[in-house]
Amino acid sequence: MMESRHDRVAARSRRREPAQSTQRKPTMSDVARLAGVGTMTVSRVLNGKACVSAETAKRVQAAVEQLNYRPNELARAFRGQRSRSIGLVIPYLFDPFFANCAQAVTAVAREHAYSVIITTSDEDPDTEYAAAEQMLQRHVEGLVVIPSRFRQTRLTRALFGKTPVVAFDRPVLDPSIDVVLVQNTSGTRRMVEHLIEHGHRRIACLGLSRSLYTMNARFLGYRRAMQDAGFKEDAALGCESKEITLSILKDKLYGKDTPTAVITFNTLVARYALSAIAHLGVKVPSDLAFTGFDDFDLAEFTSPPLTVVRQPAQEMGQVAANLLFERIARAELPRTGNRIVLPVEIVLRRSCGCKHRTPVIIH
Amino acid sequence: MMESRHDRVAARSRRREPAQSTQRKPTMSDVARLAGVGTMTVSRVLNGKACVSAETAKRVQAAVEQLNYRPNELARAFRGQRSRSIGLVIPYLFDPFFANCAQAVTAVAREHAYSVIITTSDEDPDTEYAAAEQMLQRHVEGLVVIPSRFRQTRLTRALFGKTPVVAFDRPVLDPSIDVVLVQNTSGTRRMVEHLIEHGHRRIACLGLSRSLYTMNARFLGYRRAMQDAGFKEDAALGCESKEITLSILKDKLYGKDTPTAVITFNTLVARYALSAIAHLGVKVPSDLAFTGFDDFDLAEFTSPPLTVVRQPAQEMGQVAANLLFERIARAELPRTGNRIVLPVEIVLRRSCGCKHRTPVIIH
DNA sequence: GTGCGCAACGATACCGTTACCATGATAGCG
DNA sequence: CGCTATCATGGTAACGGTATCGTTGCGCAC
Repeated sequence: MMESRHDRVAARSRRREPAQSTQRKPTMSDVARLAGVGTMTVSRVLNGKACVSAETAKRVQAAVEQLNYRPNELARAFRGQRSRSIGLVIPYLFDPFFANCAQAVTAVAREHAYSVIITTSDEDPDTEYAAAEQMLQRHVEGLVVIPSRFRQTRLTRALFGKTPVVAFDRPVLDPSIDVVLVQNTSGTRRMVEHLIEHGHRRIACLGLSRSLYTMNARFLGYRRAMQDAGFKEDAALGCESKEITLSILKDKLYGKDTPTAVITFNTLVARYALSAIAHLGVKVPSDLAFTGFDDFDLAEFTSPPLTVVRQPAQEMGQVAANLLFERIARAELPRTGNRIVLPVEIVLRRSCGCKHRTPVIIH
Repeated sequence: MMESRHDRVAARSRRREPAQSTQRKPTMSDVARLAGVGTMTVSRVLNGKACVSAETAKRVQAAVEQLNYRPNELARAFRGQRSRSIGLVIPYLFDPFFANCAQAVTAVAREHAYSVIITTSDEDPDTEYAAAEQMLQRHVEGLVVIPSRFRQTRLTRALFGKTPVVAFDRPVLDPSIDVVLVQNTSGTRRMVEHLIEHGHRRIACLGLSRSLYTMNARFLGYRRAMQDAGFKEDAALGCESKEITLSILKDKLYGKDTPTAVITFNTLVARYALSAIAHLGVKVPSDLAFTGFDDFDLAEFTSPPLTVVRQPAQEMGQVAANLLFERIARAELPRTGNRIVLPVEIVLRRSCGCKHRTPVIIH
């Protein structure tokens, strides 16, 4: 048996000898051999550690160049218990709002020379959970997440162990996890108050299920403003498709107590509503004032230009990522989760009834 | 010295003994010990290999559950030479077109249970190169890339070695790399021909630098259509900002030979141009017919609704990713790069002068 | 001359997993 | 009854880096 082991070793050795000539990627010991030093010296040179003479370093550098050696990050991460990567879990990428968030996170990660592993959850708690688990198995050093359904999310401290996590745009149940949000409630409230100042009393809101945190928060802002003014609520929170939204709006506009103004709670629903309004031949803002939550690039060029609550998508991603890297750098105490709330702006264009030629922004 | 080594080993052993009680993640040997088997058996059970008795498998499963054991993907990838991850390099994420591409790629990767490492290149060849290199160091099994500047890109077969790569939206110089594109030239040409059918003779085009492949290809389509009709070209390919675009359009519209129609080569430039047109008080389409390349969600609701060439962003990402996974699965021969060109559609709304109530789509 | 500190470098173990053998047990067969 | 085929399982050696510790050589103080 000793025999066969020897044979194997010899075979292996023979296979590895002409490392650089074949396809195999050169390893540190190839470099070390060529430079006539030990692997530790190579490692030290590559990591810029002291205690290496200038001459030796030069020889190692030369060998690295000659072999076109690149360290194996997988091995490095594995050995060093530091993967230099973070995870990003996000519902969708085709919503420009989420895409902007993601862009900001990747930009911050690049500054830190970290890789980003990205997954879209499709707003599904199970997909989200699986994604988070896979990332943990890959030993990401931290996670940035836009959690899906608030009450159903399975993301907890217990799952993550000591891996830092930052949730943004929406919170998680676990209060020990950092959260970055925007002023959903007060933003919506101020928008509705603006409509009230225009003289509207019958204001409808259109959104998606309240099981989405942002929808609920925005609805609460709407409710608050309406209650304070003593007006009756008129909410439709099931605008899941263009067709449904059309039928909802048709009912509202052809029924009694027809609303004179409307607020949509995200860009998707705004699009559905706009489509319905065009189809029904309703004039904005004379027949119906129109406002939305979340600004988008072409809001200025719709007819009429849309008045919206603008939320700082990129800033939110940036703040969340920075928070994460802070926690990665300093694993110490503050176990209590931060809760950062970013301000929104009201962008007054003309769909609300304002006459401004150019947008007016209220902070 | 033998002494001290023994001490170390003993200390380590002591440290590891109460593995599950402390913070440390359980490893395969923890599971093996608890189940009273060897690590190989655990490995076999986890990978669903045969040659394990049902009863032993059950015991191992129980131990896995009890310790809440999850395999270390880093170690697995390192050992097995398969990282089960791919890289995605993309210019930006805040452009919805690119975001859609990215979404499609992540979706395909999820089907294959692969992770996606994402980087934005900001259209910078150096950033792009660094990103690709970092991903290779992480031993991704393949790369999907939207290359930046055509002529300046440093992405070559030599860099990638035997790691498969698929470029999409734009090609790379190296012809051995797979490419997925859309009909940039013929799409633009047909769009311009449509404007000509409307009776326009002086048609301007607005875009970015021809160093971007798509810009050049679209410009060539424009040129072809104009030449075939015997009309004079009127191109402005430096619309890098809102201000520049405004001054360009002002010059054109207040000069002689004022264009009666315009085509923009991407959504960004369309936005700049729309802004300028609004500022100058020009009426679309009566004063100036307006068309663009690349559709977007709210194109239907601008005033007037925009006529555009629609490119299949998601399909392109999907095709590219599928191509990559095919190459990953079968590393065999066809060394020659594929070149897939996806068809575009012309979406006729009203900015071109058409009177359609609802969009008409031409394939 | 002796002892000591320090710079430069190498040998070795180890990170957690799996490929590759080896082994023992059991069964089938002439 | 021996001999082989098969199954279930375990030991061991990698994968490619880095932490730890050890060794060597040299300068310097006493």
